[in-house]
Amino acid sequence: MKNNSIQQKAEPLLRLDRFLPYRLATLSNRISSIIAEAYKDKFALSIVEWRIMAVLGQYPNASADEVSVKIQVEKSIISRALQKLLQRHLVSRQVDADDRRRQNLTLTETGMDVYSQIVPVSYNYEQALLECFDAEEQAIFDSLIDRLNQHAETIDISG
Amino acid sequence: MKNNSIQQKAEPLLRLDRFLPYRLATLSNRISSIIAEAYKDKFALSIVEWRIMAVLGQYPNASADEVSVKIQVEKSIISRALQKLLQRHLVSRQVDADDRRRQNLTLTETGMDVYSQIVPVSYNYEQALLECFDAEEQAIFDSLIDRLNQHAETIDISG
DNA sequence: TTAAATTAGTTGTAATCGCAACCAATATTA
DNA sequence: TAATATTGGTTGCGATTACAACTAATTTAA
Repeated sequence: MKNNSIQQKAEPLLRLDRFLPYRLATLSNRISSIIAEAYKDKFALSIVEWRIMAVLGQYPNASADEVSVKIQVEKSIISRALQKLLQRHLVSRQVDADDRRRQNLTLTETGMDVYSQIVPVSYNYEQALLECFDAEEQAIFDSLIDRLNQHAETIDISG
Repeated sequence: MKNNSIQQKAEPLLRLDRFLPYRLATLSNRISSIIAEAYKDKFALSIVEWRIMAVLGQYPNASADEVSVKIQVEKSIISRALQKLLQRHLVSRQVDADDRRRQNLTLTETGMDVYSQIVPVSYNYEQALLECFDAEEQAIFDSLIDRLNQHAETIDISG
């Protein structure tokens, strides 16, 4: 940089690279883009598509709306991602008998197959990430993340 | 959900909501969207626009390319975000005398003004987030995040 | 039991993104 | 010093996103 000394002045100064929201965002981006590439290369799935499948792996017969709430993604995005998954016959859907607005989603056999292949890849990646922590640190990190997440839910700075 | 029992079968199962990359992504999204709303409402700035200003607050005369590297955002996105900041006269630029490809960016007086207003808002938000940790936990969290980030940089699962 | 409100899901559309192609200036090297 | 490669930055464009409007089915309640 032309001037790479940290600016010192009366003005308040923010060190972006020490700012927690920024650090979490870049960390998460880094981690997600590595994994996104793997999903894309091997299975031609986007992160959202994969997450939908992951939810269906865990909760068969979930509806699009339930998936949307679970993974916190706009329902229009879910709808369009589902179109692709349906086209590829990774997911199937069936109008609910009791409520004909609702469509129950499940992994097809092919979908289950892909799912079974991705799960270990994901686990291995997670393990590789966590390698930099010992068991105790992992547990601490885990619980701190959970607490921060819960706490963030309650924060409102609009005032 | 229609079937909200966790599925038990021979297949490997992934609990998405315990999967670290996913948890970090949702945590970061949550935190960022709260702050994004504040920036947008009060200052009509997007996150990227604000981050550019934050870098320029810390490193006056950085180039677009340097900003791009620092905040890890595509240079086309930086370029377009800069157009808006230039239009609003929050940032100014000047062709470098030594290298006429390069344009040195600085916050204008107005830009500095906005910057000075945002910095405390950001700090307060960060503090509000960290309220859920005591001092020791904050330090631990801080260092674990840094270590994970460094470690993530070295990981490659393409094999 | 009809009218109004809610819910599940899709689609239109404008804005944004990400990649690659591109231009101009500089650096490299043959 | 002329040809080639690299660098800083912008732009074109297809894909993706976010919001709102919309359809159809169901629930609420008058």
